[in-house]
Amino acid sequence: MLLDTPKIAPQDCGDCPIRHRAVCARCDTDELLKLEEIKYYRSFEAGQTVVWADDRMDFVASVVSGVATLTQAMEDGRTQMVGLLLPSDFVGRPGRQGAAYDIVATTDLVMCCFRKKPFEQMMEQTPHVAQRLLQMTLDELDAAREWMLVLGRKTAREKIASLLAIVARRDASLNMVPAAGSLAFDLPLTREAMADYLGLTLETVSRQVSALKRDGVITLQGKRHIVVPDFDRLLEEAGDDNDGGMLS
Amino acid sequence: MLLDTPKIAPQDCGDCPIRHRAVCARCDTDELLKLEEIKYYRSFEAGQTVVWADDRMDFVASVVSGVATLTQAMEDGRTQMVGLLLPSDFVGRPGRQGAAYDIVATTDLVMCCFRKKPFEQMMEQTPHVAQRLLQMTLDELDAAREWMLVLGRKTAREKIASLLAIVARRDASLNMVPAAGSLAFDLPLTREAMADYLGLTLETVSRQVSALKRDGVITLQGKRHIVVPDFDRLLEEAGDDNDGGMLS
DNA sequence: AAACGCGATTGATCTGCGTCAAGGCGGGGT
DNA sequence: ACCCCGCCTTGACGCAGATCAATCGCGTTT
Repeated sequence: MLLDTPKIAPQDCGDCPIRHRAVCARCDTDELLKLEEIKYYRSFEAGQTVVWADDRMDFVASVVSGVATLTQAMEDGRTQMVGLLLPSDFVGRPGRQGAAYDIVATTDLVMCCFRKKPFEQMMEQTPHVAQRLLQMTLDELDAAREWMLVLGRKTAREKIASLLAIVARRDASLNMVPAAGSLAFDLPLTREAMADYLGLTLETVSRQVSALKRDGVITLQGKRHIVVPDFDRLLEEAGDDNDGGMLS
Repeated sequence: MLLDTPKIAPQDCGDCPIRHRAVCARCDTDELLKLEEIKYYRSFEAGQTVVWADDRMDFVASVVSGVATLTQAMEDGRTQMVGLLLPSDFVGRPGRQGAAYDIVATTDLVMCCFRKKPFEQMMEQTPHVAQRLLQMTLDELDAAREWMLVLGRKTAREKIASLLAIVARRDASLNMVPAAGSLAFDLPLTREAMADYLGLTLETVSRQVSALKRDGVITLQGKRHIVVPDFDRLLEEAGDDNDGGMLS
């Protein structure tokens, strides 16, 4: 099951994407004023860790620009990325103490943060905010489950194509162009990060990217800039049916 | 990150586990009376499909007894289980139209259902219900992400051990015995269903179960009844640290 | 410009798991 | 009692992807 991200640009509604993506579909209500009071911005450099798993995390936040990853680790060092945070994505666990995963900035990153306590209080007083968060969490759950299919059943080539399709779609959505036909975007992940997301090794990722290039599914400009001449072709390679969009 | 299921038995609070697990931590409030009016029970036989992916699903529900699975399929027939519904688990997507996945009963199954429309109305009027659902959805999200690590990075043997540990823990929780030391339980899944959950083939599952038996990690009575002489040993085999419980 | 470092690519080889195939076991129907 | 049918087990073999290792490209430092 595939979901489309809303076709709303951050600036439609002020400078903070949390206004519509995370919290409030009605941008002229009083809650936003309350939010303004507890809002602050934080910047991170590429490679910086935002929070470590199980550390206290006393804020919830929305990604303004840049990319971050949620990663789990086993004691022996094996790691699995469990989430990719792109601009307008929300992160945080209202009602929970610690962070569940390492959050790491993979590019320079700006987040719009809200202090958690007052945010939770606001949530209690304004039912539609809790409901909005529930909807968002259901979206995340769908995305996680979609990814379980990728991890459990797809081949390396299909995994790469799936990841490219997701990033391409999100990028198109942010720039408000239709996710179809020809697309171009910058891949905000190293080969190693891609491998971590896909349950592969970085060598396999590299080989399969080369293979997709050789077969004309994508072309590369430099290491990171991807051109997708035919989006449907990419979806086919990903093993998806092409009747919908996929969320994060 | 591992989570413990609440140590509350369904019967503490009436015959319907939704009362505390899904909806209401305060069992004496008015909302329960409203719930009674829209509540009904449904039974399914082992193998029956509860709903197909993308079908309308006009109820939310809680599992009273038996086991069901949430499964995704690719067009070519590959399938991946994305969720396992055990007694007291909640299923449903308030605010959403269709089911996201096939829901199939793997044993005889009884569900406590609530008509969705009135349930959603009740949710809107009673903020703490929406918040409870948010917490539950966050739990599910954690479980899904935990499973992403299993699917992406664990070996076949570790996958089997992880699955056994989850079922053992849930079973212990339902029977209100501590999940430690020696445990025994019935595995409510066929080898094929296990394979579907773990991203393996049924042959590999069979081989690894045999290997765990040979190595004394578990003993079998019949095909399905599992005895775990040392739960910590099992966790070790699963590659988990043993400092917490894992949810579903 | 030379030296360095980091990410990416590519090759050679190994191996865990998938695939294909042949029984085994146990319960239910005739 | 017999057979049948679902479910499970076990073996032989092949392959996709992991592992180990060498090299490249390119931006940054000295």
